[in-house]
Amino acid sequence: MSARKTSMTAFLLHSSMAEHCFVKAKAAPAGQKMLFWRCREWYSGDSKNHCRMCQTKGVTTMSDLRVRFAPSPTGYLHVGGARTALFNWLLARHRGGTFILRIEDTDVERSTQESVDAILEGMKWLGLDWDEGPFFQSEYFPLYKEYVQKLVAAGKAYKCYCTAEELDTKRNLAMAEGRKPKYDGTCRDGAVQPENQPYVIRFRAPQGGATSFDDLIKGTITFPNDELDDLIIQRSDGTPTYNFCVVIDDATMQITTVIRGDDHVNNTPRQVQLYEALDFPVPQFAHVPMILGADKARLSKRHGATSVIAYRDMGYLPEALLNYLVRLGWSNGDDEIFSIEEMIDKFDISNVGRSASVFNTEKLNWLNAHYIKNSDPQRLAALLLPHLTTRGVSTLDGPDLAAVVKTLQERAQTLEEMAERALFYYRAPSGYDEAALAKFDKELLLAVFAAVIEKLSASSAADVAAVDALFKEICSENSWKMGQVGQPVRIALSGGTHAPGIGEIVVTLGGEETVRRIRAAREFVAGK
RNA sequence: GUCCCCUUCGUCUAGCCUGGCCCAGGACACCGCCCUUUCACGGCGGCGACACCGGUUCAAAUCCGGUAGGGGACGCCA
Repeated sequence: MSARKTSMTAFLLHSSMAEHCFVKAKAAPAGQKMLFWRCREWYSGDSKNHCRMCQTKGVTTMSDLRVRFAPSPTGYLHVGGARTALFNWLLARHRGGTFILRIEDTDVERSTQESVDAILEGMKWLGLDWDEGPFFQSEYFPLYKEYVQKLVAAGKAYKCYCTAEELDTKRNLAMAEGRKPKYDGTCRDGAVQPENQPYVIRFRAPQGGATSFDDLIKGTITFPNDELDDLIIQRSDGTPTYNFCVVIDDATMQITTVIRGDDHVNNTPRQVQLYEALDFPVPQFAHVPMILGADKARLSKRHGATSVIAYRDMGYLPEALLNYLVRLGWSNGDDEIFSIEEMIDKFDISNVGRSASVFNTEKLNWLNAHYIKNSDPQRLAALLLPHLTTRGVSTLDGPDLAAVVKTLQERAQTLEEMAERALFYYRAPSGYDEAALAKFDKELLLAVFAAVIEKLSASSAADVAAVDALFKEICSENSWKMGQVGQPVRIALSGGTHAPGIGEIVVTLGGEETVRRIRAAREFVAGK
């Protein structure tokens, strides 16, 4: 991502791509000659060596690619939105483009500052940094108004006095009769223009024919114009509506590629008409498939946690969530593990799939476990601390938390789980797993505890290997099997059987505390 | 209802453009074995899919047509 400027020729040099990038157009739009398969982009030139989308590392360019993530602040940042943000961010970073954050708060009723904060918090936690913004649509109302007036003046938009109630009634009637519930055009041709009545402004959509666009992910999509009605671009309170604002913003912010959820495909033809009416260049569109719940229905609260921040609080690492999310809909051969750098390096819209995917916590867990295993203990310790604090545990007068983490890294899928497993290091057992203890004779337990106390007190073993050796000695000297020694000691130290290796516990806990706990266990057993 | 989109193991996916290397590969989960002082990690193996029907072809997961199923949209929400 170094060179910030590049000439067009840099885009055009990529001969090795020639054989697989380009494919003859079967039904090319006017003026277009070929379609590049990988990027599904139309090209109007003649050379077979041109492809400005399919660049690999050899052709690093600082492109004029501009993408945006445009959430509406009516809730937290959910995993679906996060993935859309990620795809935008990755493409921008991969191509050296610009990533813009825009808050779509035109709905004054439902937008909240809390939501804005939550979204920004989620973005920051994931490390999805933006180059421009955040911009707030609510600050640009005059701009939208100006363009509305432009359309009205040009006869491309008109005032509509139909009330919400009337429209509602008509819509329900149409639905009931099996017709498509579109605006009937009552005010389109300026029938009655009552004075001092509230009105909305509608876009005068072209009738007849069709509107289509080439989606980078789904290919060409065409809508008959008769399906599209005259959408409202300005409410009766004078505020602009979503479909109008996106167009103005994307155009004025010079967005080149709109990457968004595919629940927006139906809006796209209307927006394309708006671009054309306004004489703006139409950007490229890439509609990414939805993320569904286990029941294949749109992901929602009833499927459990959907908020990115909730995943943080459940003890997931941001890189794990990112890795999971990037593989939802995108792939790079059989690869599963991607560092941020690798994602940036490999990501491209051309490898994004067309079909919806189901959110699967099991796989997220696996990835999270992977990243926990490979993370720096110091960092993990810092991240783990709040999870311990929540449990009322102070680490100040116990073992070093990073040392504790080291013994737990291979044993936890989430930080929550790790915190749970770390508790015993800071709280001597208040009771023991009786069932586990019952597997050993009382005499054996007392003998084992005595032997271990004696050995440990006399030893200066300070690392796992030395302590392990010590226990092997105890075994051979008394003809005990490791299972007869390790398990009782583990129970004495942790209270149960789900714990790290004996050597790890002893070294982490320290000789003194270890002996203290075994003595307590010995007393407990002796008193039975 | 209408329009748009989608359809490979339970799940995420590779392969599909350029048909044969695919009686379909990888990963998660699950099951079994091994390792082992518990819990885990790890290793090995197993189970398991081209939605369906036609067509084209010597040959189809791959090309064409249809059917079914799922999702999305149809708002003075975004």
